[in-house]
Amino acid sequence: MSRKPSIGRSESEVLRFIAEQGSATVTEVGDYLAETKGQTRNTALNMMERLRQKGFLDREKVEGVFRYRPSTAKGSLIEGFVEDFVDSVLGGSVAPLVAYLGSKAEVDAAQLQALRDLVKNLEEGRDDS
Amino acid sequence: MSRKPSIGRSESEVLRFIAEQGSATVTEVGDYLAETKGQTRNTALNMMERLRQKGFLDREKVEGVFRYRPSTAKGSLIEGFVEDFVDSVLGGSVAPLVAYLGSKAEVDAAQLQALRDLVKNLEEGRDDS
DNA sequence: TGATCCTAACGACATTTGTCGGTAGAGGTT
DNA sequence: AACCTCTACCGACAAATGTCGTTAGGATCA
Repeated sequence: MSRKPSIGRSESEVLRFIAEQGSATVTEVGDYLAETKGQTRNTALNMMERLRQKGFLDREKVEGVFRYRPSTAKGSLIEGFVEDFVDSVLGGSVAPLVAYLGSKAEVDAAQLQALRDLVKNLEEGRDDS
Repeated sequence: MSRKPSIGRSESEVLRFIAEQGSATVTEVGDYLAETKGQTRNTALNMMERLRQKGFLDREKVEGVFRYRPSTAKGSLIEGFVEDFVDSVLGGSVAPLVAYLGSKAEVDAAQLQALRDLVKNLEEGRDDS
């Protein structure tokens, strides 16, 4: 497997935005960046191209303009980031995540339910190799 | 509040190492980096100094050598990183964290208990300030 | 058939990160 | 004193990131 290319903060933000939309054009991302951070279309384009070079995005021309989409399913993409973060920043420990959920996070009903299920699963299938 | 300085991957790894130890000297960190990544003492020193400039570390001379320690309590330090990550990479959504805990993470007994408590808290005090 | 607007490509540049090499002072050794 | 050995600093450098400006190819339409 090729070396996993790293990704910067702004890049990951762009990637996430695209992943959320499912796909996006440069203009769409550019508008988003312009609104949220006052950046230019070119910045968007450039980051998207870098992301493409790094293999995170694919693109195809639709009606004249390129439409970019994540090369990986949204779920595993994001999960990869989390995993990366846990490994490199947290040193593999998930304790800080749990702590964070407890103190800062706003957990909505759906998340709460997910957590309940999670706990239940953990309690039951406690026999992983 | 001053602009929150960013921090790179290697830097955060060093910072985490120090936080885990409570404190560390350049030599200690240097040895660690040498073992784990074959880097030199100077690299350690330099990152520690940058971390200090950014305000993440303090230091004081103890028996001739500088001993560095996190400027913030370990807990809030790490939590700050998580918060940062959630904001910038996940766009504020904690859903991926929950998903990650469910799929990838190895959650030990203590964490499981923490999760249980968390769920309970969320269920009860749905409205704490 | 130009003047206009998008969209896409290239290339450039300032910062930030990651890594070191070389220099220098403080203490011991001989 | 002349030497080692640590420890700390300074400065340097390449790569990665974040941001753009300029240029150029196509539509469009007055």
